[in-house]
Amino acid sequence: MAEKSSSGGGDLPASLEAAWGLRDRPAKGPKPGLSLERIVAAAVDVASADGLAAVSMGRVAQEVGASTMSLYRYVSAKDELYVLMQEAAFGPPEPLSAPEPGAGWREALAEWASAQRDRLHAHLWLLRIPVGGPPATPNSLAWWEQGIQALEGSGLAEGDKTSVVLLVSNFVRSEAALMADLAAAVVARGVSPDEVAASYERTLKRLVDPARHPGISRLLESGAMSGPEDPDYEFTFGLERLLDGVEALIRKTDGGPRVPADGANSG
Amino acid sequence: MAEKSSSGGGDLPASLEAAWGLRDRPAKGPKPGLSLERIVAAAVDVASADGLAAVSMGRVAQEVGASTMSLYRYVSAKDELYVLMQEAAFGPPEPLSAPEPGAGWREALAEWASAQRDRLHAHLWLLRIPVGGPPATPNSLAWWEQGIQALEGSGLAEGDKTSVVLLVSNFVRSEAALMADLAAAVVARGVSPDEVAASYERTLKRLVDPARHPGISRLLESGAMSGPEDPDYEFTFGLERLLDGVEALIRKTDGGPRVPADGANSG
DNA sequence: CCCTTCTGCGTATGACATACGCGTTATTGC
DNA sequence: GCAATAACGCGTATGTCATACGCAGAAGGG
Repeated sequence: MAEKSSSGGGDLPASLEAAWGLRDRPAKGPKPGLSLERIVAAAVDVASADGLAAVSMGRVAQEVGASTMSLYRYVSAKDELYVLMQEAAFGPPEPLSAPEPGAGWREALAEWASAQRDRLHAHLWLLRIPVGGPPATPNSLAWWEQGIQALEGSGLAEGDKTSVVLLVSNFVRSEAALMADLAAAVVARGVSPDEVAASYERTLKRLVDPARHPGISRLLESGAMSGPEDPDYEFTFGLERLLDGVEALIRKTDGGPRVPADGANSG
Repeated sequence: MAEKSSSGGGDLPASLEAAWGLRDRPAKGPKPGLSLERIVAAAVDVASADGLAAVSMGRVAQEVGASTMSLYRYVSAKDELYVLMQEAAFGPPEPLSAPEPGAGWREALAEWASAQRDRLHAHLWLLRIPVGGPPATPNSLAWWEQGIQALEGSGLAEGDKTSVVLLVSNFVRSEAALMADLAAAVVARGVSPDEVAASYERTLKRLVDPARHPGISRLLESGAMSGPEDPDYEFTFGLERLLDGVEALIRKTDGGPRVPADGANSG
């Protein structure tokens, strides 16, 4: 596992080096016929068209008009390609609309969450990429930063801001992953989303034992699953709960004395 | 994709049929030399020892003392094995300790979340298994049911109970996945967790531009990342926020008139 | 002008999931 | 009892994939 240190100082993981564009473009050999950008763009196209599973080194190479192995002159391993794809498809955040300090944190955070969700929905395959540790790519940092900005003036401690950002970000990913799975089921079965939902309800009705599962039975009988579900419902619901929870924390923090604000062991 | 309908009525997906034990054990041919249970147990052992990636049909077969292809007499595809592994490793929920109706929903839900988290931590590879649609296996339903039970008497609508359960469950998974990635990084680099954290902080300090990332810079300067992090911190923090959010919803619901909870889900 | 360094890429390796079919074994209908 | 039948275990084959290795040609640097 030798690290190629280039222009920077220490030893960044190879994929990070690539993501930050710190790669030494050596001036010695033949001119590269390809570029990282072209390769990543091709990979993103393949993923968008046929899903992440269709992204093989061979397929990407073909798409870009080169041989499989030539890609390895630009990318050290497939994982690195994944990181770059993620970075490219997610992109940098738009500037937040309302930077009012102190008051609008709730709207700002909601907007931030929605924007993140939009990116994920535009590229559902993003959710299939295994997460490789904490954020360290340019766009990841930019989104992180923007999340912290949204909480500026909320009175939260620095660490809590990041914890909140992490919490919301994870929520958005979870919800999007759920929708992605549902969408995958729809594609796989080749029927309409309503059909899939109805089929699921039917399956549940068969499997659920009213004695063993009174709660789920009540849910099924309540008809809450039968109506045409708003695809945004769970997102909106969850986000509101989350924001309410954050609001409670903020109230606790700047209302009371300067205490670590956990509440976990408050009794 | 022909479904093998067996004892039930309709057409369950093959993996579900297996998970519910509805497979017709035909009385015709030679006695099976293996059993689903043995195979799944072996697969779980492999995953626990060497990670999910080490679970190949060949490896499992070897572990169980049979040939690769013989496994396909018990399992229709690897995905089905995954479902069964999940089911086996996650297991059924313990009975909740305090079934006081109406009051103790917060403690009950917290206990439920912690129990779920414990299972995931005991088998971190569970988080690497791609989720295959909404829950429909016996243990999934049992956990779901228990989550609903925890909210019994909270006054929430049936649909909202499930939404809350989903929200909390997703949170637990997200947080556990984060820890799993961290643990994987620790194993991969062969150093201590503190070392990994310190290394991450160093990397961040190199990449973060104080002008472009004032919030993250402030975080780094605040030293919030330097201390020995309690591995439960993010879990406890997030769970408290979530529960506060649910509490707000409950107050809104049973305090006011019987209205759909808030302005978010007007559709 | 040659030597170093980088290029694209053909070939090879080793996993892996899984389709197919064969010989074998136990049960069932007669 | 006895064949017909249906499951069994499993060897073999196929196709896909990531990627190690090494070669031949190109482009600057001395």
